[in-house]
Amino acid sequence: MARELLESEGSVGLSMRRLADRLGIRAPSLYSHFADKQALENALIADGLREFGELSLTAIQDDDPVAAYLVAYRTWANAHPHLYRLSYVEPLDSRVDPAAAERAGEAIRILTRGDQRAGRSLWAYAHGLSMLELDSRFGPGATVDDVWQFGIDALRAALRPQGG
Amino acid sequence: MARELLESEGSVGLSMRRLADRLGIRAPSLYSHFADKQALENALIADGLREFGELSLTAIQDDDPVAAYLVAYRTWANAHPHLYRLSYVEPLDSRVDPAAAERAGEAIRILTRGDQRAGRSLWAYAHGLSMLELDSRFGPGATVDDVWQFGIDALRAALRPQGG
DNA sequence: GTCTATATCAAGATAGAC
DNA sequence: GTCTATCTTGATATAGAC
Repeated sequence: MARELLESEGSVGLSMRRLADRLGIRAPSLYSHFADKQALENALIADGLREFGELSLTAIQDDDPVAAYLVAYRTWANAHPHLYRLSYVEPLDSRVDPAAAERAGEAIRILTRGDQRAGRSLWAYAHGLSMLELDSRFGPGATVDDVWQFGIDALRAALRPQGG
Repeated sequence: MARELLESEGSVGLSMRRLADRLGIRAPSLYSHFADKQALENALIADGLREFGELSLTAIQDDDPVAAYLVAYRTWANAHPHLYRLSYVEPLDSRVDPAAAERAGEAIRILTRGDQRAGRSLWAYAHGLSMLELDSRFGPGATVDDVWQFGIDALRAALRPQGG
């Protein structure tokens, strides 16, 4: 329910009062379930990280795992834009379940065979493109598909076993 | 003055009241200078975009323009983290001076010789890496320099005249 | 686990005088 | 261009009863 609210109204719309309204209870009652608002957000974030972790691990079972990973990443970000922002913009709160965060990064570690430098570059590209796309930074009506493809080609080349 | 406040306190710290305090006036007086808060932010953003535009145009006068551009981008983001976020996270308000936005993108257009696809990929990488670095997403004490270098190499290869 | 009542705070913005 | 006074809104969170 909190997730539906987040996705329909954005981060600013996710207030204790509005969430309580949707649940048909009063805001103070929420504090029986979550210590504070951050705890509520952390639960949402952890759920999302776990979900994306599963999704991306499935995606890289593909002939072209780099391309498949990036497509899965983009698809996730576009399907859950506000949850994506909540999860990836601003430092991660230290109380977010570490296992969830670990799960979200698993696919990229497999993909880059533990090369942290390559993994972080891949993540950065996916994150940057997702953010710019979500923020409509390429102008209205821009075709973003081929931008993703450009990076897919560049990164696949950089990640070739012999090259990386 | 607004910029100093933004950089020292972050976006949330940039309120009409706090800015007025710093200026030694009362908050309502600000509305003689700016129609609303968004107009104030837009002025800050336009200033930043122009500054980065000049800076990046100078940077690409280099033997290795791709590397120099990325270094300049990273340096700018790290030197003005809150202005960077204000300028590049969330859609750009339509009332921001278009000439400033155009100027900020000039260097990348030159660098990629007008190839929009390549230019947007380059921007996405720089943006993603900047954001993840500003948000401390690589963990405490992570070495980010070599991550940037990985992307520099990958993008330089992808942008070679014969390759792109 | 939920309620009412309330504390506390801070935000953007306007009216109208000087 | 600045002021005082004020409006309006909405947020997180706590105390204590049921």
